Amino acid sequence: MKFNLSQAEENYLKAIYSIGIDTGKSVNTNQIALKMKTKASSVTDMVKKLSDKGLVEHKKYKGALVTSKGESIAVSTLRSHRLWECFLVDTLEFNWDEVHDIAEQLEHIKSDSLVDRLDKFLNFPSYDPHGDPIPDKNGVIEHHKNVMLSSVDPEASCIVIGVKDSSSSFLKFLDNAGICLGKKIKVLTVEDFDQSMQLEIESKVITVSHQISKNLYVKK
Amino acid sequence: MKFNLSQAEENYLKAIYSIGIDTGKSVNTNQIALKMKTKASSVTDMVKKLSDKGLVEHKKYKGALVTSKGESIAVSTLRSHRLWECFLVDTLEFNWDEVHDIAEQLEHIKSDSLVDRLDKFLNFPSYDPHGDPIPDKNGVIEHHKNVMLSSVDPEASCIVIGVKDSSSSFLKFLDNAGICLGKKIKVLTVEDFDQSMQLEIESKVITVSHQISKNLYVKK
DNA sequence: TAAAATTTTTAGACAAGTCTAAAAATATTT
DNA sequence: AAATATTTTTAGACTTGTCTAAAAATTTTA
Repeated sequence: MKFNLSQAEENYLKAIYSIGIDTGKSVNTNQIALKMKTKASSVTDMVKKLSDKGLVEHKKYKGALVTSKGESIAVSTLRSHRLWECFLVDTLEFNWDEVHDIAEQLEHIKSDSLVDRLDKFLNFPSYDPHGDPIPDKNGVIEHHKNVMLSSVDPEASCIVIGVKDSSSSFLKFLDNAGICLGKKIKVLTVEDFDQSMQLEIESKVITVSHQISKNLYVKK
Repeated sequence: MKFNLSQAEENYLKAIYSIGIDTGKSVNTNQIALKMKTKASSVTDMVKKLSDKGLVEHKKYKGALVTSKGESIAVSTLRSHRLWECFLVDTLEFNWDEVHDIAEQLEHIKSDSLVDRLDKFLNFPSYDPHGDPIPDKNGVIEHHKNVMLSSVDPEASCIVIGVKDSSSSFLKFLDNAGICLGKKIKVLTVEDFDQSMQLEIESKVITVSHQISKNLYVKK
C-alpha cells in the first residue's frame, strides 16, 4: 500500500514513535496531546485515523504504539528532519538554535529522491547539529545511550554529545555558556539541595541547574 | 499588517499574478480555474477571500488583479520557487524536468531568512534552470521579452533562453531533441499548413510542431 | 435586441483537523 | 469497595478548501 500522509499525520506518528522510544511503554493520549500542543480529543480522533490505516496499534483507554509500518514512516520523517537540519547549519550557515522550526516544515516535502540526494550532498552525515543520530536510507537508526550530564559523578569528566531539548532558548543558553557538541566538561560538585552542578569548562567554572544538566547527553 | 497565508492562498496569488502579467488584463475566474486545476466556484470563494485581505482587486463578473501587496507576495513566492529550482538542479543534480513539483512544495516554507541564505549560497543566480528570471530580495524582477521561436523567420538564427512550459514531458522532449538553454537554433523553413518548423541544431535538422515552437523563448 | 450560450456566483454539502463540553472508563484515595 | 479524581472518548460544532447543481449575470449570435 502507498502511504500519502498529511503533515498532521506524519507529525503525530513522529510524536508517538519518539515518546514510545523514550518510555518503552504504550503512549497515552495526554502525553501525545502535550507533545503535539493540542487537546486530548483531537488526539483520540487522529489516533483512530492512524489506527484505521494500520500505522498505530491502539486499545481504547490504553494508549497507542506505532506498528512497523508506522515506525518506518516516523523514522523516515526523522531522517528527513535531521538531514535538513544539517543542510541548514552546514550549508546555509544557520546557527543550531534557528533550524528546528524550518526543518519541521522541510521534513514534509514529498519526493522520492530529494532526501537521498540531500544525504549524498551532505556526505552522509551520522548526526544532526544537535547530536541526534540520522537514520540511514533503510531506516536503520542508532539510539542514544541516554547518559545525561545530570548522572555524572563529581570529579568525573565527560564530552557533550547531544541535547535533549532543541529549543532556541536552551541552545542560546548553551552558546553563552560556551557549551557545544564535543566540548569537555568536568563535574566539580553537585549540590544536594537542588542538584545544581558546578562545572569546569576550558578552565572556566560555571554553575548550571538540574534543568540544564538533565538535557545534555554526554559520554565518558 | 503581517500576512501569514496558506499554501492555497499563495498558489492562487501566484496564478492570478502570472496570468495578469501574461495577458496584461483583468484575470477571469475560468482562467484561474484552468491554471489551478480546480472549479470556477472554488475560484470565486478564494478570490473573495483574497479580496477581503486586500491582496486582489475583484469586481463581480469582471475578473481579478493582484494589488501591490498581493503582487509582492506573489513575486516573493516566485523568487522562492525559482531559487529552490536552482538548488535542486545545480546543487542536488536533479534534471531540469524533475524539479517543478518539488519546488512547488518548497516555495511555501515559511522562514524570514531561508530564501535569502539560499540565494547567497547559490551566488545570487539571475535565472532558474528553465530560463525564468529570479526576482531579487526587493522583489525587482526582469520580465521576459516574450519572443517565441514560433515568431522567428525562416533563415534567421536565435538562441534558446527559456521554456514557457515546465512540464516534465516537454522538457524530456527537448532533452531528446538536443535543445537546452543557450543552444543556437537556425530556422530553415516554416510549413504554411500547420506552422511546423524545420530547425538546424548543431548541423542536425529536425522538425518541430507549432506546439513546441510557441513554448520556447529565444533571443536574436 | 431578443434568444441562446457562456461565465460567474450562490447555496448547500463534504472531508480534514481542530475545539469545547459532557459522558464513559479507569485510576486513586479513603 | 465505594467515593473521588483523572483520563479518555464521544458528540456536536467550527474553519479551510473543495465540490455539484442551480441561479444570476454577461456575452454572443441570429
